[in-house]
Amino acid sequence: MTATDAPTLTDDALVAVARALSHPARLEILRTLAGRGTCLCGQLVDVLPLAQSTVSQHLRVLREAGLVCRETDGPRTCYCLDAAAIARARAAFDALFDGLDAADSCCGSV
Amino acid sequence: MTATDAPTLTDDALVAVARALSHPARLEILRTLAGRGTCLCGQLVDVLPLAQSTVSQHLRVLREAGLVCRETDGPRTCYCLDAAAIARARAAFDALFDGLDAADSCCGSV
DNA sequence: CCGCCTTATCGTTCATCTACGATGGGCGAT
DNA sequence: ATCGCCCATCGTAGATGAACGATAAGGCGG
Repeated sequence: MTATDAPTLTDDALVAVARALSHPARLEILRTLAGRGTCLCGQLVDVLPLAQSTVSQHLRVLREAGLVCRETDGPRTCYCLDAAAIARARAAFDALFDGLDAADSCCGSV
Repeated sequence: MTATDAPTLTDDALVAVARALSHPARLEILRTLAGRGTCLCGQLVDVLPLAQSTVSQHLRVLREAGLVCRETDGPRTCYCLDAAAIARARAAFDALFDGLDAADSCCGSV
């Protein structure tokens, strides 16, 4: 986390991350990874009520969004969160919400 | 406003918000609303390279996610951000990322 | 009253997502 | 060498999303 890492993601990247977060199974995968620090694909399949191929596909989405990374460990694959990417994502959402907060809404919405 | 409003959104709501944020046009709409405070549908159509019906549909998605609200003003419709909902959404994302930060990843990811 | 302007909705088309089973490839064990 | 395990990918089917044009509803001005 040096000063060089971009404080905010590009818009496309933000959209990709938001999309990756927009499925309950993927949230569950992220939380499980956070809880265990690292997971084999099979463990995630065990936790989720989904077929192995479906879990693998969700993992691919998360990987392509940059939120998780995998590490081949012999015949198995170890997945884990990408802490730096997650920090960047959080910063990007924060920046987005900061920008949105700047306005005062017309509708009370208490 | 009572003690009943959850500080964090339910998981379904979080997914819905993430989904609403996962399209560039909808981000643009939110930012435009933030910049102007309030917008007629036509103004948004003017800003975006999309047909009126498409913009209206994006507005519907944002409305159903609870991020914006509309106010009928005679023959036109005024849209604006729902500041409270946005604050809730930000809190929910923050909580999510807090949970994810708890772990240390296996992959360096520098 | 009639037409105009503004917006929402309908219906359609094409693309993408989600889920599954089945197949294939890599590695360890027998 | 062969078998078995673990995982990724392929192919498919059904559902949803994104975009458009066309249409309808609602109120203002002439």
